[in-house]
Amino acid sequence: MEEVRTRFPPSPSGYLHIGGARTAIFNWLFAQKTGGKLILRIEDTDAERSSEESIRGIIESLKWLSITWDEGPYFQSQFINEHVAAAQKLIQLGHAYKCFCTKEELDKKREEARKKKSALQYDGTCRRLTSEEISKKEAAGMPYTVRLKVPRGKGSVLFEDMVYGFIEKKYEDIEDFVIVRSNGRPLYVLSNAVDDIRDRITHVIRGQDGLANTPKQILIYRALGAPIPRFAHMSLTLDPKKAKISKRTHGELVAVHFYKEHGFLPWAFVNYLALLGWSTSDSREIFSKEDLIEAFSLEGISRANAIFDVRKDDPKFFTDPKAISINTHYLRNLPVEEIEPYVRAELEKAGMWDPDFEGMKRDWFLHTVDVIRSRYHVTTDFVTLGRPYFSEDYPVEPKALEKNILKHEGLKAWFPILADRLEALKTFTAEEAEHVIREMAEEFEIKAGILINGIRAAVTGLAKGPGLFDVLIAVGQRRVVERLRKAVTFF
RNA sequence: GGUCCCAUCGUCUAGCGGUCUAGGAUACUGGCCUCUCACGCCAGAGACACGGGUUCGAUUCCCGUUGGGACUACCA
Repeated sequence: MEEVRTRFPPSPSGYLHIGGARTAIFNWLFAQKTGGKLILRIEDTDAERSSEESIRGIIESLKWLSITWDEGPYFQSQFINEHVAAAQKLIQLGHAYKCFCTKEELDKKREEARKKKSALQYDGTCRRLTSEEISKKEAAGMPYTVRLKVPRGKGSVLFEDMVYGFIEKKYEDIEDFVIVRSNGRPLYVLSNAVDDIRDRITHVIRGQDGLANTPKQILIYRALGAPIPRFAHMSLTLDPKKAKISKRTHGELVAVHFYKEHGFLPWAFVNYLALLGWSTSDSREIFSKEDLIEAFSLEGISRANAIFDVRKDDPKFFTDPKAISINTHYLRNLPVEEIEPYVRAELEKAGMWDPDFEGMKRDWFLHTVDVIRSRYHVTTDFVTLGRPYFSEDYPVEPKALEKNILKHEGLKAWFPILADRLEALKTFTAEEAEHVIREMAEEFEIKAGILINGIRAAVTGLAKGPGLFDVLIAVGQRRVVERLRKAVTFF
């Protein structure tokens, strides 16, 4: 059996956005699943819009997602000669012709067609040129484009898309489209097909926006006498207003790096993206890398477009709630060691990393991460909500201060006593601490909750968090005592 | 305008003629748990766009309508 070869061909005109990432992921999954290869090809022929920086960004994002490719990156711009040569071959073969119509003439014709409300196709003027006429125009130095000679008559292009099924397009609905500009530079339809032929791509997996262009490309393959690859078009990703997501209107919110910066675990993000427009019949949603590759199949791709439920300015969700929930799932359920590097990266970025966290304090560090992550959604929470555990410089929430400390004046007297008693503990365990605190509540005839919530606020500055006794262990005896003593200054 | 594609809860989706009083997830609401907030557990609300066929029977097949999307460039 022939080896499967897929490709991801981003054009480097900006960052990698979620639509592109999804395309890359599906190509990668299919290659992995079939034991095939993924080729990375940078389609940088539009020099105006391409940039080195963009290429770096895209590659960085792919690496972050841990999408690996087997060949490339190749650069389309290095093969322009091949594209032009292919066009020349097509002219020689009689499958393409030179068109001397000017842009102005074409625009005029198109405008007229628009007025008459008829299809605005090229009328084939230059297709009918005699060789003498062509030579004359060429001799006169007239610029020309190259158009593919689409078969005329009753037939049609028929192909079976692996997602959408049989697609048929009549020849009469396909115009003699341009494949080379008048300045001699090839067009995307041509370059892309020629590159895919050279790279021996067997499966073209791309967005549904390529569906309408597929018949044209098939015509190019045929004219060039090249084997036609299998096509699989995937539904598009739309925004909540059903508009195609774009860098322009959504900015960073649709950029892969945005999710890296906002505390997403890369695999969680891949998992979420895989679920946008793809599913299994058992509706499973959480997949390890191995499971996902195992479960993946093109049949599971849905034909209807999916909405990326981004919520701009939503106070509760900074992005699609489902994406967050999947991230939360991984953040809380993965072995702590696996999220350790991500937490470390956040702490380092915030200047809160202590080398001892990977040395003598590692057990404490892992345990603390394990305790506090149960309430977190993104890794950045470790440096915001997690501050009191890793730093002495943490804010006190006004609400926590108000509700859990100031509201109970007795705490002013109780905090120092608690500090003394906790300090006196020889073995500082959750059980011992709980015993001390509950006993004291009984002694002073108050609800334990008053002490517990007060201590939480005093020790972490927060009104919410893990069970207090776990918090005490994580913060540690010395710091707990210190913070309790300092808390009297709040009153 | 032309061509093509699509249409199940707010969102992601299962469903491939009877198993559907339509399942899961997420989000939402209520309850339990409880030292707070989560988690977890239980419960609730929430969808087959519409109209015709075909069929003994349509969410499922066909046609139309409506709605949405893509393509239609000497952009990639």
